[in-house]
Amino acid sequence: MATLEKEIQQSSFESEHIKANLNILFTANWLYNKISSTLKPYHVTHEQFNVLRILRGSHPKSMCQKDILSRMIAPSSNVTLLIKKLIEKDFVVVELSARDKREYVINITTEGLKVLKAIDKELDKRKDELTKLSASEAFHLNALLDKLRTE
Amino acid sequence: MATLEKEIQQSSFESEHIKANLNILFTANWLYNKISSTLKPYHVTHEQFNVLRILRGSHPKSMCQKDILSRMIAPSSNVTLLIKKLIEKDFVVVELSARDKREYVINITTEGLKVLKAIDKELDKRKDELTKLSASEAFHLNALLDKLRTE
DNA sequence: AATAAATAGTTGTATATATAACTAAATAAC
DNA sequence: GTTATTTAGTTATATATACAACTATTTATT
Repeated sequence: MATLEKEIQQSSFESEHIKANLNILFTANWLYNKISSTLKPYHVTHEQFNVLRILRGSHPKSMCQKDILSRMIAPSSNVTLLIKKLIEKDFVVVELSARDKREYVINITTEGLKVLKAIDKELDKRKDELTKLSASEAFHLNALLDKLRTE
Repeated sequence: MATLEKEIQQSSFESEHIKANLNILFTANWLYNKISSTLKPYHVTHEQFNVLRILRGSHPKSMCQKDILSRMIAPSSNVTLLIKKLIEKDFVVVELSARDKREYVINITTEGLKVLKAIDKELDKRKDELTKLSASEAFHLNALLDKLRTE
């Protein structure tokens, strides 16, 4: 097994906590790159993928910008631009909001659903690469990460 | 405790594995932002901080670019530029390599060590925010993350 | 109702990042 | 020893990101 020590060629760490922090950042980057390579042929960035999945979750109900933002894995500092890119690709459509003139509402298109489906299929093919833990280990990992973030 | 479900307002996940993957990305982002706020007053980016720590690790021995790259948590796609920024700030100095004319060697300066020390002090002050797990839980988390990345 | 405060989203600008094509030196192959 | 391949790092360019200042609208205060 490739321990963090080997991966970043560091023989020791100040503490298990510091090692865990670095391990989370390192593993997230590792995961990010795995997923990126799947997304690349579809010319969809991680953030765009995340937003599309969020919109699919609420579909056919549309969502406003701030609701999307609150559900993002890594909230973007500029969702306006992110959405603009998705409009250009015809993956989402926007309309003015009925209840609040400051808002506008966003919905995923058939085209957007189609690309998501294709990406899901690719990710499913590579599932084995991303399933090295047993279900109970994954459960345990989730509990530890949730605890780590306790405020 | 703030579960991932609450954090990203998603009621369920396809599997514990998928949830774990999202949880790693989410937690990494959370951690990243915690550390960023400490780095900000020093005008040092995450990547620059990582490189400085790597150089401190080998100090007073210098390192070439590719060795730094292989030790980075999130390897940068353009280390040349990263180092250039650190030179501008006088945090590192470079010399031509004696053994290989393609290489050049990089070393951290007193100024660089000083800023690292100041940042470490700040991070230490905020240690409690980042130490919600027991040492054995952190150990267990490290083992799970290492296993997850098994090739 | 008038004013203040908060919220939703935009825009401009500076910086960072990703990518690919590039130079130069070292190593390997013949 | 000459040529091909690999390795180390650079540069240019396009894109993305972070940040702060901004407009418009809604909600709260008096």
